[in-house]
Amino acid sequence: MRSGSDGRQPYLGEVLVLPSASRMRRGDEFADAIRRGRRAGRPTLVAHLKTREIDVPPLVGFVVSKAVGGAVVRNQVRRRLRHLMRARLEAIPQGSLLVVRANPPAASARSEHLAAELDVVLDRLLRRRGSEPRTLTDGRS
RNA sequence: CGAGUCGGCCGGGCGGCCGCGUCAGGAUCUUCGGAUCCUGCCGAGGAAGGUCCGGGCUCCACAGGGCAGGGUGGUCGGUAACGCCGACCCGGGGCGACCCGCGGGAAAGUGCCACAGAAAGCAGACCGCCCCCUGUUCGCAGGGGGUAAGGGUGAAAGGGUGGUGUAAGAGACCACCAGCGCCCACGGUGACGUGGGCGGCUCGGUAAACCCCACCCGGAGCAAGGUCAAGAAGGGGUGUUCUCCGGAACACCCCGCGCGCGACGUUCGAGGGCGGCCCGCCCGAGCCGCGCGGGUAGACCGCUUGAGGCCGUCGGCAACGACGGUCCUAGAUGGAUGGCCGCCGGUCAGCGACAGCUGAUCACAGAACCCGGCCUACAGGCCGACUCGUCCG
RNA sequence: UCCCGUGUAGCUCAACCGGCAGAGCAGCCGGCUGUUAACCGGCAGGUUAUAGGUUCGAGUCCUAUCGCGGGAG
Repeated sequence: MRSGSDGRQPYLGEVLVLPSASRMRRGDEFADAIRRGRRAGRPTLVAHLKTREIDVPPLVGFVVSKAVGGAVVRNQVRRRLRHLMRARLEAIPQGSLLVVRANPPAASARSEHLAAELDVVLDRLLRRRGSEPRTLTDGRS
């Protein structure tokens, strides 16, 4: 019901897109984005982006593993990332799948630091998209 | 004022902007399933945690008997129940308020008690002590017997002290004490306590070793389970009966993944069910076993009103119960309960003129079916009762 | 949600029925060699995960806690 993103409602991306509409929910979408999407990383987080040629709102998902910390810390990191992503949602192209994975240093990072690293990562992914889909082995392994 | 014991409670507050989830109302769109937007209410904890116990709830099972298995362990109460809680008893600790205790049985049986020691569970006798006999170089040696007071070992050596007694000794005998068993009286619901009498003189420890006794215990778990969709692990049709009209029971019929291997069987029974095993009972003709391949895992209900919270009165030492009033207070599902900022409040550091200023920081920790407990983590703070010591009145 | 296993020297593991905690590798010292490796001799290294308890005595038995690993749906 809520995942009825059949493109039936033509989405007019003018104002804020609610996170509920662009929330990634299915396991295959996560697997698709992580396995087949492009990747860019920083010490605190890693992002995977997979673009699709469908006219639906972009889907964003977060992965915070148990190595980051306890339940309280993981919730805090995920909520911060979600709020940060909300402001940057307009930059994501239609139909793409984005997964943001948090690394253990994200537990002790401040929000500004997380925001800066998220900007770097998104900028790297989106700029590369404009160019050529050549084999991309991003700098660090 | 100082030191301490016990119990209860809180665990940041206020405001602004922007968001998220459930529900309610409204608007727009709609392929009538729903989607989007606006407004409003509510939106993590004392431990939500560990998963150590006990229940509710759901499904499966339940003629009965026996044997295994697990748990609990002073008594009496409380409770839906408990391994929890309360009061009391016994033992131990503290000057005291108080605290701690897996606290049944070792004369039902079996096992074990290393090293040391003569001997570790039958009582016995290494060094000793004493008596008798023989020999004697008169120091003693050998043999037979009596002892357990003394020495030494050990965690533990078969009551302790004193006396009588004796060849030396010994509960052999006596007094007191400790301990055991039995009986009686009184108090107590009871564990038990107090007092008296009798007995033999004394009986090791270990049951968190096997075990015995008493009492208790079906299995799984909300990913339970149900409805719909889908589906090749089951589904459909017809008839009869019942019906709360949702459906249910019974009988009959039809269809029921592919390939390979194997076993048994069709009134002499394969196979299955009854928590495990046995007896026993029941169902019973292909719903058997193994391997490889193939298929599926979506939505909704369950889902939050409950052994519920608060206040008062009464009963009870208390745990708790009865009655009356009042309140409704999270329901997510890649998982909402948040992000940023201002003021105040703690804590720490620095400067200080002891008003204050500046900076840093905010304990443990996040519901997932729901309750009652236990245990564990926790910055800081508040309240009450009581004990001991000092000083003053 | 439910259920198992495990924790011993720096590492990998032993230790019977409760009775003095041990082996291999690694480490250090010495020897051998022109030097290193190998080899030979020796040495040190432990709160038996933590805290209580039972016992004369606990790595072992009991209870609780903590950590790690694994399994089922």
